[in-house]
Amino acid sequence: MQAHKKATKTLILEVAERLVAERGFESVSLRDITNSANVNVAAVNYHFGSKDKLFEAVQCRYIEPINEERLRMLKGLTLDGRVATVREILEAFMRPFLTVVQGSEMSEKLFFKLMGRCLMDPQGGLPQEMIPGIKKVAENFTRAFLEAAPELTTECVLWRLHFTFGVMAQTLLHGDLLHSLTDGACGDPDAEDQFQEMIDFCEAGFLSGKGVGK
Amino acid sequence: MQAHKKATKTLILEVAERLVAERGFESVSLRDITNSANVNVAAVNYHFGSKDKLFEAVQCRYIEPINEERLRMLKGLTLDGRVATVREILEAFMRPFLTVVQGSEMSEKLFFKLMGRCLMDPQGGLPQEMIPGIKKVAENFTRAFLEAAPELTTECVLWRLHFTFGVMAQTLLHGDLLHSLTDGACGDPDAEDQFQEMIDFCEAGFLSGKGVGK
DNA sequence: GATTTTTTCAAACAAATGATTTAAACAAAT
DNA sequence: ATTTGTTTAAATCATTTGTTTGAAAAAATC
Repeated sequence: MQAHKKATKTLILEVAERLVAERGFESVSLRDITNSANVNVAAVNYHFGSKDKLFEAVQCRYIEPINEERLRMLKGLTLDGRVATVREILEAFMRPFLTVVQGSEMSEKLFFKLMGRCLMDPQGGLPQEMIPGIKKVAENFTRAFLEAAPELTTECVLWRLHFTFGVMAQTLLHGDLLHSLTDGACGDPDAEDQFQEMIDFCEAGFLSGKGVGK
Repeated sequence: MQAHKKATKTLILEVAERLVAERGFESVSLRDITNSANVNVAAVNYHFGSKDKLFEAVQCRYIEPINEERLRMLKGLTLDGRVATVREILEAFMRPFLTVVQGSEMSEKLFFKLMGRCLMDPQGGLPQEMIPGIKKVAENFTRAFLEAAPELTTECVLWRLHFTFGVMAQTLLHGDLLHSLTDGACGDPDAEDQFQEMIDFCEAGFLSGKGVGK
């Protein structure tokens, strides 16, 4: 394992990430990966055990740090009994994508696409090891939203969190498509602006009906 | 082609729809379909030409009627120069899923999953024959939204239509997941209620910032 | 430097994939 | 009854799939 040459295992992981981002999990074969990485086919099974385990690694690598960062941000909002606003909670839910991508070596575009795939196409159901973390995120954010908007019922918060999830997944996965479909008419906001747009939209959605006694 | 036995071609199409709804396009093989339909493998290539063409048929069968119904509803809103509200336009965008599923023989659950897949996983890009219809829908609805909320910029409307799309796709595709993840805590609203929740959320999102001069 | 451990590689594996061929079965029309 | 066009069926094709093997190469350890 030299310093000048990237370790085969990480190389495989990175190529797999890129190809999955571009084509989706089901469309990427082992040979697609190993050819693109200039590595022997057997290397995948040697280093990861199987194709499925490689794909689990791809799914966990960034999603888990993102979920941890989400919980960390959320906790920071509710120090000494303070009640967070819906907008702050949404920020804690979404910003970790921006935080984590900056610590990675991937381009924003590819990273977002990969994350979108992980959210929408989870390969063979979610990896078991991710489920506890996901449940914890869902529970804590649901509780926080309920405290921030106590006039909403639990069911309502769950549905709106679900919708928020859809807005995020769609933007991550197909944020580029909008350009091609509209011939650039949607402008070219950077990732930060896109996130603010998403938060505006979802905040309003979350607070809809507030005070009008629907 | 007897009366008592369903035509092989429709049988294949229906089984393909079910399997694609359950597993996604990329995970369904020809033999999965033909075995499940008790039909010979060659039948698919005979009736549809190829696997890709079969999948195109699956994608077009309901999406095209839905897009037509969308345009029909939208046109009804703007008769004799009347200006539609954002809520009405959202209704015209979403309700066709409910209208068309009722005219079909599929269960709501499977139908919605299939539609979600078509929106999120389009097999090998969208089928060429669908693109004009989709563009027309995008253009007409964008124009309608701009008239209904003239204080919004074009870019803003495009992004919010994009977000609305995400809310819809997520709900269609993973509307059932919410139950399992939350152990039923999200309640059990029927499809009509779910659509009203979506419309509430997206309407508020669309109108966010209205009047506050953001 | 010799030995042990880790890593790479070409080759082969069985299974599954989409597609095609050829012949048989079928229905409808003459 | 025979012909015609359509539909089904079994068998086979060439690829591609994920995985395994066994020996060579490289690196690490003693």
